[in-house]
Amino acid sequence: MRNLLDERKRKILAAVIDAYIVTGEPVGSKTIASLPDIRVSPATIRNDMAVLEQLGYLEQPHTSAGRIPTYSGYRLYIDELMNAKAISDEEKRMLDECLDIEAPTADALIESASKALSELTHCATVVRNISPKFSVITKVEVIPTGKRMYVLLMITSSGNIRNKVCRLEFDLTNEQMDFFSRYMAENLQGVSVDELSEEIIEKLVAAMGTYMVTLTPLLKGVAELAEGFKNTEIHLEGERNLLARQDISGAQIARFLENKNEVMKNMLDDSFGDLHVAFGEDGGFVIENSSMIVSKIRKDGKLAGSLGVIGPMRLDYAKVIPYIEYLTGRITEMISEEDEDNGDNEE
Amino acid sequence: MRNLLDERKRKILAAVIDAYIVTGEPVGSKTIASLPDIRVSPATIRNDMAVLEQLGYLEQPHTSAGRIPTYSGYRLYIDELMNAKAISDEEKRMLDECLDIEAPTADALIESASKALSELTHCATVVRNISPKFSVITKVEVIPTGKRMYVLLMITSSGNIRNKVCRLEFDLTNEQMDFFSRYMAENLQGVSVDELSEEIIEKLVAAMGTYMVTLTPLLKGVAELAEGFKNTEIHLEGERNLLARQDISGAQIARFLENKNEVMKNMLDDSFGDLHVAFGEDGGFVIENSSMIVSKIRKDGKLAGSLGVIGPMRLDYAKVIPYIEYLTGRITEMISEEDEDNGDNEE
DNA sequence: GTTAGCACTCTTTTAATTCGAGTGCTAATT
DNA sequence: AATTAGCACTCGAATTAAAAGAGTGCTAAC
Repeated sequence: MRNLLDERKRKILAAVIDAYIVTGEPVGSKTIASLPDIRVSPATIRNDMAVLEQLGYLEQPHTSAGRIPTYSGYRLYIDELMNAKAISDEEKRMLDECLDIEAPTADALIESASKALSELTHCATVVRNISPKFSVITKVEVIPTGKRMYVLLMITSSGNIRNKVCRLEFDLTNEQMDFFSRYMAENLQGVSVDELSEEIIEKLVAAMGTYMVTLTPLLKGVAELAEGFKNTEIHLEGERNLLARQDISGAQIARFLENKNEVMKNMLDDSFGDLHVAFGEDGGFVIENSSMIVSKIRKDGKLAGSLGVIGPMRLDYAKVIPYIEYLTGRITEMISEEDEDNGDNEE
Repeated sequence: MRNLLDERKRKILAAVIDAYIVTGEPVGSKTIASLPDIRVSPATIRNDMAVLEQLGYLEQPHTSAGRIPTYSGYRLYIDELMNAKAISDEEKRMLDECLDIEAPTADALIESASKALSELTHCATVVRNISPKFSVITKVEVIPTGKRMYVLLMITSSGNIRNKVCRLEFDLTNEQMDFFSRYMAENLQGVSVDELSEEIIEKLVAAMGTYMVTLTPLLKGVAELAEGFKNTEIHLEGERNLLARQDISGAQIARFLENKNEVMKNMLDDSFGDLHVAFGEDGGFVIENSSMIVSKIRKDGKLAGSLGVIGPMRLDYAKVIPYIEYLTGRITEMISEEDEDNGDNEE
């Protein structure tokens, strides 16, 4: 049996997808035949396209129309057929400029990349901030702000900070507050946010002795703060680029916004490589006519965050994918550099 | 000259708008004539409707269609014609339950109202949080979080808290940090966020003496934090209810999202009463086929915040407006109660 | 002042027709 | 054996025509 997908068929498939990405119209055999590096007649192309359709890479909207790519078609195109446009030095410079190297936290850095990507691709972008796995608690503080009102503060080594306003039943004495600060410093400082479980909190509550009654609500607050750190939220940038699209309904966008955390979780499954592309309903991604490209950001080999775009199926993958890869690559470099930096100087 | 808008015409106008709000279709004379409390023939109604059209309250999409309300028509309807459905005791109870009376800050309270309103009306709601005019700075702190990294913290008397991560050129000595804390406490504690201008900051910088060089960046950060408090952001709740609408384009929504701060500012102009309704492009409000209802929340008679909804022109005004008025009324009560509370106990 | 009657207007719907792009197949060509 | 020209065929899109229907404005009668 001969090779089902010889060089010419691959070329034709690539050409069909290239054309479809540009025009959005079904592509006919004539259009392909007129391309300079295709040297066969429309009839031959028709035969090949029929085969490509049987193999599931192309489909016809109706009997007498040209072909459009199927999901499998796009998949093959992205994996093997398209020739990714290498990033020029000039583009590199531009992308580097967009990255906020002065950013005080890794999260701010990744957000700047997200903004840049959104503007350059005219797509919405999604960011998953740097995972709390890599940060430990630096400080937990309680600050009185009014009658029976206290602000709880939790700061991590990565510079992230969260707060929560607590209303207590009683006012705290200075002594109680001092105890709390000391207690937190002794027991939580240096603890990974990731490790801070309910159990640890309960143990701490139990071991508080006479302070238990008054300070338990604060500990509850601490637990909530830690929880907040763990649930790294997904953030959407350039929402306008989604809203402006005519080919998707607002309801789809709304559904995506509500499920974006879970969608992102699916996209970051270990079984995928560092770059993963999903279409339409792949793995719970649900915006019709759309594709989502997500690249992982690693630190010490472990998943630390991610950056991606959501755009139409007809996306200029050959341009966008290199952009994403370059940006996430740079970020990965920068956040590991940072680490060295800290390591060198703190010891 | 006879009264241009006699009782019957007003009744007919109200009936047309009532019907249009329900069906969304142009309303004809027959439909109106069939209503129980209209005792005249279609022909009479046609005559009246022609007058109402000349007066600018109704219009015809085309020659042989029924009438639909114009902006002026809606305006008159809302101001004078509709019979606002009084809120039943049961509804009051339900609304009260939705309000988070345990909310630690006024902002959290108003957010809870916004959520409830969004769900009850199936519209998007907009909130403008409680103005910083009513809060003073309680605390400014700097907390080291890593090499040359510091978190600046600003807390206000209303329990609001903002932070900013600063990366400095040098590490601070304990002495420098102590000075900063003391300096901030002495000079900024009790200062209204509103009053904290560039000038004050500059004066503080100038008066810092030997600490000037090292601490100026922190002061800059303080200024930025204060700025952040002043620019009370507008927050949209129930965005899905906007997205799900078929009669507006995503581009319109995007434009609104980008301009929402300014739109809200226009809506809160002093020349309007406490409740203001804008249509389509009134005063810079730009979503087609939509109306925006905003009610002011006051404290000591001064504008403190606001709550509103954005829905279709065909909104059930008679139901929604009382809801908004009730909620903002309750909030107004609650935040002034709070004040008394504080006043009583702090003296 | 109100109303019945009616001609008129203009959109919506439906159907019929045409047009054209693109295909698949067959037979000829290389 | 692979490629290609030629051609009949399919099916959506665009065009046109006709009919239906809702609602009006006007006139004349009540």
